[in-house]
Amino acid sequence: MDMFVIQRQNKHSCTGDALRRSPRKRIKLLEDGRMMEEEDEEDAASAEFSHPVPWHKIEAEGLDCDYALLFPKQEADQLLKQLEEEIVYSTGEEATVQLFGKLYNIPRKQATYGDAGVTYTYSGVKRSACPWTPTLNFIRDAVTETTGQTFNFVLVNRYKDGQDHMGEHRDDEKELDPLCPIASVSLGAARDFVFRHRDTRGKQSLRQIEPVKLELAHGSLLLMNPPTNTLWYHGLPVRKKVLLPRINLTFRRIVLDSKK
DNA sequence: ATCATGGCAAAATG
DNA sequence: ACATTTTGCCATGA
Repeated sequence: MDMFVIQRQNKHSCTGDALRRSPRKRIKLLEDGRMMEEEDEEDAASAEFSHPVPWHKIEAEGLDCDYALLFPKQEADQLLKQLEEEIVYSTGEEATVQLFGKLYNIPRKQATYGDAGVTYTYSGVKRSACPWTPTLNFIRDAVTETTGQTFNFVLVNRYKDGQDHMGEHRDDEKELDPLCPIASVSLGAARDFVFRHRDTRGKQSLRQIEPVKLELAHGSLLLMNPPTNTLWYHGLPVRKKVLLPRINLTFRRIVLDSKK
């Protein structure tokens, strides 16, 4: 049985000054189903002294991640429910991949949202992102407030159960800002998540570096800091015992292509 | 022994 | 020029 070890953040070296306290806000659900944010009274007064997010630092050779619970369960439940109503996933050709001459359905559902004018390339086709939905916008703001990073794009992956998965890969598209961390928000069923160093893959790997495995919880935020994303692959393996859906949001910064 | 899981190979595309 | 993508098959282990 594999161990899923996460080191406790050293409180004296709070990762960074980039990382901030948890947004002390609550989601208020209006009668008509809309949401609004509500500041915690105590926040303004004791901002400097409020509890920092209990970040966990995850480190290995060339790997640098920060993990924290961003949303408490009740909020996370609410956000998941809203996303299940809002998100429109790709269908048809956009939901398939061709390899070895055959067409396969991608073993998950995908959608992309972002700022107006942001385009991304997926399997050779340039597309523009859908405009932010209220819930995505809310979550993006929460991530920005907590990390100090801004994002103009999000890839939504929905795994209907433990059969849905994603093979090991890197998010190293050229259009991504290589200096910007990728922020991964998880909602729904907890899933195992595996990092593997690029030099340990394949037949006779030149190096022996242990994979880094963790479980991504409901309401969690995983920050993948450079150069993690170039040196390490990550994947979401099949877990047949998982029966409930998970939605993952990976917030990125896409470099606006200079207009021609 | 059954089942879940991990590792690997299959080639067309950009 | 070279990395990528998923399924399926097989070995391993609980």
